[in-house]
Order: sequence, then C-alpha cells, then structure tokens
Amino acid sequence: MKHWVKMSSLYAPTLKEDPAEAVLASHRLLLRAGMIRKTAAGLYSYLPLAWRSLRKIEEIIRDEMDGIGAQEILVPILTPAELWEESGRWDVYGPELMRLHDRHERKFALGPTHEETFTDLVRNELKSYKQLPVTLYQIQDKFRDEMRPRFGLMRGREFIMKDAYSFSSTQESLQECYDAEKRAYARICERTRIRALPVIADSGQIGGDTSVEFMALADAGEAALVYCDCGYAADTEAATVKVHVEEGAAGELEKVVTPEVSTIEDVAKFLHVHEGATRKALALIDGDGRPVVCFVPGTHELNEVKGEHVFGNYHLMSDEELKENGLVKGFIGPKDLPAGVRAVADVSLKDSEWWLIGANEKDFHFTHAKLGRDFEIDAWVDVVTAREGDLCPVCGRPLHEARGIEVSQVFQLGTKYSEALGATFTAEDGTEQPFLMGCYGIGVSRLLAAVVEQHNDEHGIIWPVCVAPYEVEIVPLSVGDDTVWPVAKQLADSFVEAGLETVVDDRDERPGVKFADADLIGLPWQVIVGKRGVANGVAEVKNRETGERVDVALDEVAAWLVARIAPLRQL
RNA sequence: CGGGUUGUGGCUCAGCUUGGUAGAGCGCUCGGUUCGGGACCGAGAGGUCGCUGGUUCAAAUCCAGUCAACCCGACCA
Repeated sequence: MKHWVKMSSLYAPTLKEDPAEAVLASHRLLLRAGMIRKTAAGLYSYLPLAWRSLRKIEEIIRDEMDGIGAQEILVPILTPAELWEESGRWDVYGPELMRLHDRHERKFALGPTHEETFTDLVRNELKSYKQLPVTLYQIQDKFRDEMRPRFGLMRGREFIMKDAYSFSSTQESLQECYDAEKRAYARICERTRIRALPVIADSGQIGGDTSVEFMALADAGEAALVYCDCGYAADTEAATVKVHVEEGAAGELEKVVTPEVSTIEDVAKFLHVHEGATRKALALIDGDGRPVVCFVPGTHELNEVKGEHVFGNYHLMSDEELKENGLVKGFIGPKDLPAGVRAVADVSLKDSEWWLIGANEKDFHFTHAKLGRDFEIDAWVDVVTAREGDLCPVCGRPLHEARGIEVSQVFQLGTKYSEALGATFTAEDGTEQPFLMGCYGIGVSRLLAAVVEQHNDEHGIIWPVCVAPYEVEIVPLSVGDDTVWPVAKQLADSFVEAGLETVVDDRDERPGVKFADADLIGLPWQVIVGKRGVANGVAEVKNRETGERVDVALDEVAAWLVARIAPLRQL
C-alpha cells in the first residue's frame, strides 16, 4: 500500500444506532460500521471497507485453491436454459432459479451454481484419462431467489461464491480431489480465523452421494448440528446417530383407557412414564401415494430430509386422509392397523422389545406391547432428527448439540451431471466413460458475515489481521493542533513505508466520536496520538481485541506494529 | 407460500384509539464555546406520513385494496 487513507474521505458512513431491520450481530455491525448497505431485500452493496475484506478473503481462497492445483476461470453468470434442460434441472430446480429471457424470447437463468456450465465447458476439450484430473474454480456472484432472504449477508438472493468442480477418471482420483478440497477448506477457515467444524451433510439439491459442510459455530446459525469429542460431527438432518430409547415396561398386553390423551406429552404424563418410552406415530402418504405409518421414539422428530430419502415426495396425512385410511389421530399404533397401511419404524426402535402404543381406537392405548408377539414392523428406516444426548455412531458417547453457519460444502457428485450432459472421456482400456465429478462451494460473502459473527464485542467488530479492511487506524486527538497533527502525518508516512495498511482519522471530531468509530469499525490496531504523548515522544498503541494499551516511542511504532502484524498476515 | 409485525425527514421513534397547524432525539448546515471515550449554546435546512382509491367540510389518523420491509416456518453457500 502506497498511501494512507483519510477517514474524512473514506466512504464508510457509520451509524450510531442499530438499524431496526438488523437482528444478527454481523448484519447489525456491518451496517453500523458503514461496510454494507441494503439495495433491496437480500441484495447488498459492499462499501469500501467490506470490499477490501472480501478481496482479502478471496485472496486466501485463491491461494489455497491454487495450492491444490485448481485453476481459476470465469464463466458467464447468465446461463442458457438448454444446459439446464439437458441436466433436467430446469424443471426440478424450482422457483429458486432466477429465470429470464432475452429479446428473442430465448430462455436463460442467472446461475445459482454452475455444474452445467463447467461440465459443458470441459466436455468437448477433455477427451482422455491422461488429461485428468482437472479442477476448475471461479469466484463470482450467484443468484438464488430465496423464499426468505434474511440476516444481511448471511442469506442473500445475490451472493459471492467460490465454486470449484473437479473432473476425474476414477473413484480414487475423485476421492483425492475431494480430500484435497476438504483440507483446503479447513485451512481457509483457519486462515480467516473462523472456528468451524466439518460436518456430515445431506447432499440436497445439488445431488450426489458424499457430502461434508463446514459449519462456523454461532448461536445465530441457521443449521443445527451434533458433534462428539471423538471428532464425529454431523448436521442433525444427516446424522445417523444411535438414539437412546427408553424401554417400555414388560408384561402382558394391556389395553388402557386414555380419554382425550393423544399427545406424547399427555400420554407420558397420564401413564407416568418417560416420553422416551412412548412411540410417536406419524401417518403419511408416501411418494407413490400409499398410506404409511412411521413410528419414532416419543422424544424425537421425524426429519423431513431423511423422510424424503425413505418415502419419496411424501406428506403427512390430512384429517380427511386419516379418516379414509381408518386411522384415529392421536391413538395410532402398530397393532391392528387397518389393512393396506404399512408400518415402518425408525431403526433406533429395532432393539426395543416393549412399546407403549396407540390402540387404533379413540381413547385407548396398549401398554406392554411386545415387538414380534403383539405386532410387527414391516421395515426399519433412518428418519429421526438427531439431538443432544443421542449417541455417537463412532464411539457411542453422548453427542453435544450446537448451531452453525454453513460456510462451505463439498460434494462427490459422481456421474450425475456428466452422464446427463454426455461428458465423457476415453479410459485407459479404450472405453468411453462419464467424468466422475466433485463440486466444492464456499460462500465468500457469507464467510465475511461469519467472521464478524465470531469476532465482535459490545463496541463493534474485532477484525482478525488477515481479513481486516485495514490494519491500523491512527487517531490524532486534535487535527487543528500543530503539535499533534504533524506527528500523526509523520507516523502515517512511516507506517506506509513499513507496509502497514493505514487509515488516519483526520476528521475534526471530538475524541469520543473517533474512539467510538474506531472500535466500531474494529481495525486490529489503533494508534492514538495526543498532546501528552507527543510531549513525551510516544504514541499510545491499542490492541482492539484485548483492549491493551502500550506507549511506544514515536520512531519505533512502525517497526513495533510490523513485528506484531506481519506474522498474522500469512500470505 | 403460510403465520405474525411494521411502513411518518438520512437513522431511531412518538403522533393514529377519540379525524382539524406533522413532532422529538440523533445526524446534517452556519456561528460561538469546548476538546482523552458518541459535548454545550444559538440559528437553520430537510417530510407528497409506502402507494391507490373511498368516507368526510376536513385523513398520518377511519375503511378497502395494493406494494414493500422485518420476524417465525419449509430451502440453501
């Protein structure tokens, strides 16, 4: 950096009060620090400070991507409908895909992700296994017409994403590309100072078999996850945990009167048993239109994502559908189910012999119902949402629950897109085969929000050096004073000379205003130049994170700072 | 898309129930006093009260419609 920047001309309009629309710390602080402004719902403009941080984050990402041999390219944001039709996603992607057409009525979409474009790009060029593997990436705006954009940069309709796609000839090679990306992502989180956990994830709309997402831990996070001290971690929607199930009481089958007692809570209370000893029955119509009753432990919820894997495009029965199938809401059980209704249960119940169940008759339950003696289950499936206290599938210890912000995700796509688009290469044995693909995304703008979410206090943002918009702010306590201001300028020059990214608050404001703004914007170091210090030949150097202040001789400040900042830049 | 809430100067909000001159604080401009943690005094600028229609002598206020934003839920980086 060749020049220092004057606060008086920096376009960073700070706000004294919290904007009413912002709830999340990152959203609030980015707005207040004059870093972002809303253009419309889910659409944000990045002001100079935010843009500098974003570019630093991008540089870290580029460095790590290049480090694993990925190559940066740029494809058009606008993608022709034909490609989406080829992959079949024009129809399945739904309203989240921003569609538009040109003056000739040709259809296009604003890219929400670019599997099709990248696959199309390589299908005519990469023809031999000898050219593989190849990983290409780009950093670009993505568009998703979210049902509900919110939380500032956290969930926008337009956001910056780094997306990478790997093309391999063998599963081993795909695994290698995938592992390399995962390692790079872990380093990116480290370098941007984000505490994140790689968690097992559902692969969702992108498709494919294996997927891991990196979750930045934050109470405000939208996703719930469970993790274990042994290192296992999973999205609650994807976790295949062992559920601790309360065993019902053993004994002869007994039909008990339970008047108006239909919820799990009521049943447990009425019969004086733990909720876990009850069995929740969910009546649904599966993707093929067939009636199914699914049983889960009374303590757990049916997970919709897992449910769709098992039942297809299912829905819970309406009151009419319950009636049509002869089911009594609140009293459904696996014994004496009406003909034609299939009984399935979560695998966690497989080892449980004694169940407390509905009697399929209004106001009656069965206690001491024994699996195999009194009723049968047609199929065992994995459908519950994991929760705190469930057991780790790896080591068996109880899991902790936390919330997180999904900052990135890696997928092994396999041949889903290469087959659909006919993207093939000639293998070693001469046969023509579809590429084995992986795709790897990082929400760049979301990463910025995650950094702020994890690094702030009641005064404002606390930037880690590696992603801070600037490294140092000089705060001259008086700009009119001819002892203070010249010293501040000299310091600024020496900082620039030493390679420090420097802002000088040259505004004719009172000290309190400058301190408050400095803390709000949150550059890692503040150098306070006041009359007293200048008289003693020192400046006061304040660390934003620790609040620690040290007097440093004026001619040593630059070197003093460089010694502390340079090791943290890591580039 | 369902449920809830809100639209009044750049920001935070009052006024609306009970119709009659559009308000406060912060910010902004000018003058002065101040100057190490969001100062004080004085003088100013700035608002088609989201939009459309209706009721009325008269609408920020009542009614209808509409748009937008925010929060909770389903989707995702």
